[in-house]
Amino acid sequence: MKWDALEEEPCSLARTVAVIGDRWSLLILRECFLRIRRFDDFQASLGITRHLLADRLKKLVRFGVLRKIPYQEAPKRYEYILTQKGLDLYPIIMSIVHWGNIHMVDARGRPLLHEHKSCGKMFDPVMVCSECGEPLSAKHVHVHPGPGARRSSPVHASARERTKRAAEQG
Amino acid sequence: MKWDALEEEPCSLARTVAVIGDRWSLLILRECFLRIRRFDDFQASLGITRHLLADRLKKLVRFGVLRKIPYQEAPKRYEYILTQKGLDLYPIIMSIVHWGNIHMVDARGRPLLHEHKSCGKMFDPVMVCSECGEPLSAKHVHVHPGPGARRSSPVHASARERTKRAAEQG
DNA sequence: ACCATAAGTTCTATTTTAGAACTGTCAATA
DNA sequence: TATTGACAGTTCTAAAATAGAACTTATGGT
Repeated sequence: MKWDALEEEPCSLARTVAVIGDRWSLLILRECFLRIRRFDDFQASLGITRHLLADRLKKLVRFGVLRKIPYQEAPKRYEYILTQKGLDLYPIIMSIVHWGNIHMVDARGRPLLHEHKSCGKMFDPVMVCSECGEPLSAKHVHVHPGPGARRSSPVHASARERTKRAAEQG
Repeated sequence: MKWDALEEEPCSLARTVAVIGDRWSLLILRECFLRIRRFDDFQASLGITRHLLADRLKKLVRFGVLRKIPYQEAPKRYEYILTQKGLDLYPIIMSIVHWGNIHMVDARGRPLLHEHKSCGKMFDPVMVCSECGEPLSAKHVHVHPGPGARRSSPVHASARERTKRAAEQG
């Protein structure tokens, strides 16, 4: 599968992975949320090669996640700032950071703590249902095909189904 | 930067990216949450090459996200199922799907709808503060160094700071 | 004239991925 | 007995992506 093919998949996860599913894009976005805006600052704090950084910034601009804003005329210089579409990535970033906090920290503890200015406390992010407000777990969610589902998708026989069928016939 | 170096970074995001930050891992995990468990089923539904699939499954097992469970003795066959560590990735998956639902769908609409069995309604995931329950946005969060922060990190002068300093001196 | 800042671009070497074919084990079938 | 098919990989070569360093362009300061 080619990289570009992901954007066309009838799957919201695949399409998002087309935007952020590589080594560097998420790290660049982390820096954006930490108020980094300029080419050399991204490069210095990430250690990414300049080539890749230029490429990724271009991609994120193309997807409308970042916007180039001029801050100097001669020579023309730009800052990269998050659009609303980019700001909306915050729950993804936070859920990734939270999983790392729980499952990937070493003995020294968390690298960062997060304070919610609204209530003044250190917090963890919690994902809840928009309708009833209860915390979500995979077990309590059922998936339905939506209007954009793949047309006429005859449920492809799985290896397990084939095994079962063979066992029943034998 | 090498792939393995990410795991060592004092950053929960970088360490999580070391696990899920490539083209395929998130798509494999999507299939896991949709109850796919076997090699050939992953291969058929994703179109991933068998080589890469074997490699990624090995990696996810090594990180403790998936576990191999034998389901047949002769010949020995295994299913790949999510561990608790893997199930905890659900908020990441859901926030990615939700962003795609909002920002990446075409005219036909969402490929999938999600029903919360607990309350019976179609829902969207919402990320809230664990302490006050209010929805989170980047604007209302302040970041502090935690116990695992990079030791003696003298805040690296950014390009902007250098520019400002030069301007003040000039 | 010389150096520094800033944001890239270009180059080669290395690593990763795509795509297809091949291997090994066992069960059922002809 | 020989053949076929299921299943989970491994091996191979060609193509693509990435790393790492040097180079370019435009400008301002000493």
